[in-house]
Amino acid sequence: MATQRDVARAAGVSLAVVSAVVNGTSHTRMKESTRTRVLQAMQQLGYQPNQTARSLRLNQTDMIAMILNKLDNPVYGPLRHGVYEAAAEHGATVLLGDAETMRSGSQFLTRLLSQGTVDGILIRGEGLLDDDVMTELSSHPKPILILEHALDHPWIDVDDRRAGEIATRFLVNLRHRHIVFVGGSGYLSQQRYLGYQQAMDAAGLTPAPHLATGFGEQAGADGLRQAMQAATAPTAIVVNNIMSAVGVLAAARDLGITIPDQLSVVGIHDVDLMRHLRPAVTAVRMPMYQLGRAGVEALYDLIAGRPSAGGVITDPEPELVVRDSATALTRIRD
Amino acid sequence: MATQRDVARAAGVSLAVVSAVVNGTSHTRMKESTRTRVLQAMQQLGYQPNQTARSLRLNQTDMIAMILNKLDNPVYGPLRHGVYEAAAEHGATVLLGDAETMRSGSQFLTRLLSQGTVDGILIRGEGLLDDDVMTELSSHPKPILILEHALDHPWIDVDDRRAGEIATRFLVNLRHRHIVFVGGSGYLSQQRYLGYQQAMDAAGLTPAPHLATGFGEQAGADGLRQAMQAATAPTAIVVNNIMSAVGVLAAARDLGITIPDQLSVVGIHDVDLMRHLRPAVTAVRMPMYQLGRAGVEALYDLIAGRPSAGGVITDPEPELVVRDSATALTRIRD
DNA sequence: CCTTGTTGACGTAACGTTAATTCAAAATAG
DNA sequence: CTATTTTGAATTAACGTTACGTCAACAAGG
Repeated sequence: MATQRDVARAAGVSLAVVSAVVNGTSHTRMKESTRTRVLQAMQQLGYQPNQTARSLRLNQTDMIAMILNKLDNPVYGPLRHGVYEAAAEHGATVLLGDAETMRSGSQFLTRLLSQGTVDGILIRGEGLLDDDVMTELSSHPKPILILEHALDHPWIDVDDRRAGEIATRFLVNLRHRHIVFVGGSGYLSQQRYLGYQQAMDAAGLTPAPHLATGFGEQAGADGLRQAMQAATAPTAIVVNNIMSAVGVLAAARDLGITIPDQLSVVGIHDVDLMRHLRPAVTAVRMPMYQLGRAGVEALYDLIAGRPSAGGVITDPEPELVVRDSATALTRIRD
Repeated sequence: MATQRDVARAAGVSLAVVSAVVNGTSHTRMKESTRTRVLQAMQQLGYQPNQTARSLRLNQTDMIAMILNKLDNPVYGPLRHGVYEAAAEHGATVLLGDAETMRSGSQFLTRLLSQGTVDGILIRGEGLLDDDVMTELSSHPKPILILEHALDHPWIDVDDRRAGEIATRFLVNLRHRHIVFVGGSGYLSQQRYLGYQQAMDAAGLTPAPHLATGFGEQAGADGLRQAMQAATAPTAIVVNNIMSAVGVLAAARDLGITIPDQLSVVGIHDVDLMRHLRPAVTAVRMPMYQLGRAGVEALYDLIAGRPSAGGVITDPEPELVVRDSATALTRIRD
């Protein structure tokens, strides 16, 4: 690996000039002819700057970490995309971490944060950040931005409450009266339930209690079973988590309930998979790509010592994607 | 951030001793009492070694990259797990990259490889490595290991041919005679088709041509439609890609074909989702976790300059997970 | 008592950058 | 023609580690 010293020797100039050519520094000036001579030498020797040496000198690694709790959840696809793109615009690489590596005792975050491996960290907080972890995080020098959701840390969210409201209002407009909310535990689910409540209230309907069965396919199946045991069975449900929707569909099949004829289903978070299930699932698309971009920008605000522009992303708004799993109620039952 | 110099000052020893305590170097010896004094100083100052400085000095970053082509394909879950675990055992962090960042022109790999950001790279090759990329990669100094599949680079694979054979033989044993293989393009699909052929031949059946429609849900749907247009419709299909299986199920529903009564389906690669579809999909589980572990070990062989122990992973073998999407053919049609 | 070996440490030169400082030569001003 | 400014560059001190070489003090052996 050729170094700046080699280039300097080959071009017959000093180290400083090479560095100036590489960085476009204005402090050290040079003739255009010298510049091209250096450039040629770089080309010939195949010079590549050593990122490690740069990092040491500048105390900045041009790398940020993103920690997610279940990396293969497809909702993270667009989020990752947004983060990668925005990071690239800042000249940074993204170190993707799974929450499994993140238990309080683990060395992973400590290495990242204290050992100067990354310039900052994005964490998707849901179900991840207990008090232990939070205090450990707070004691580190590098900035941390929480994606959905933190109380006393800089954070940035998508509008989960609104998503719950949109899903519910859609079902209300389809003349459903008995709508239940199948959710999980945690803040996000709570927010979406709040939106559900709001839409129910606005329609003069009484919200059913929050059926908190957790996340994922099994949770969806459990939720549906519980919902169906109620005195008056619901004609529609709002499913908190998109992977839970898969479980809802499966449980419905197992219970002999046809969707959407006997039960309408709307999911929150839209992923490609929903298009390919049968029935194709009507879902609320969340601006996850924008969340990723905004997260990186806010993190770089923090890194630069600027006040962070956190908050709830309202542009674009959550958007309903209508497919086949929800239909108008024709037979009114009450 | 406290440095070794601060610790040395606090403990009243030289830099060399602190470094020796940190690394357990045997060259520089010290009294046990000195060691504990240094340790205490480290504790008090909250000393954390600076990874960047270490990297520069040692010319090794303790970081490896893994590049995948579609990061949210759930088949990568166990692969990632294996890679993370094995990497952790080597004291390394994993930098996860998506292939989108990898087009020939992109700076991503160049930065990683030439700028000394990582010690080595694992790449899942399928559909990714055209000749351009390969020659670009070869010109770099850090070792590269290809997961499924390369010709002139160190590589390591799971037994795709065997998976095709296992899936097909299972259907043959269920008395199916008209079995088609819905595949994609590329080496992996080809290998699995070879296994299909082999099982068909062994049963004295004539293999159908390889229906190569690509990857993902849409490909599965397309494949099924094509298969059903044949003169004699198949009673069973082997689906190359697990996400394609979702598409097959959807297309079957759309075409009014019930699975498994009218059509048996076996997928290659098992993911959790398959359990939760209806019907639950019978699939061949591939040892992806082991592929990840073995990949890291082979990469570290390369990094250490040892001959790499690549090849096909045969332990464990691909394993059939029987669920509901395939059933015995009762009405023999020919 | 001198020699040799061992213990316990210290000094320092890298690793490849960046940027502050310095400085000679050329250009311009008075 | 001298004084001053500008141009074009060179020297060098960090950044935080690691590991090589050195060395004093003490112990053991002859």
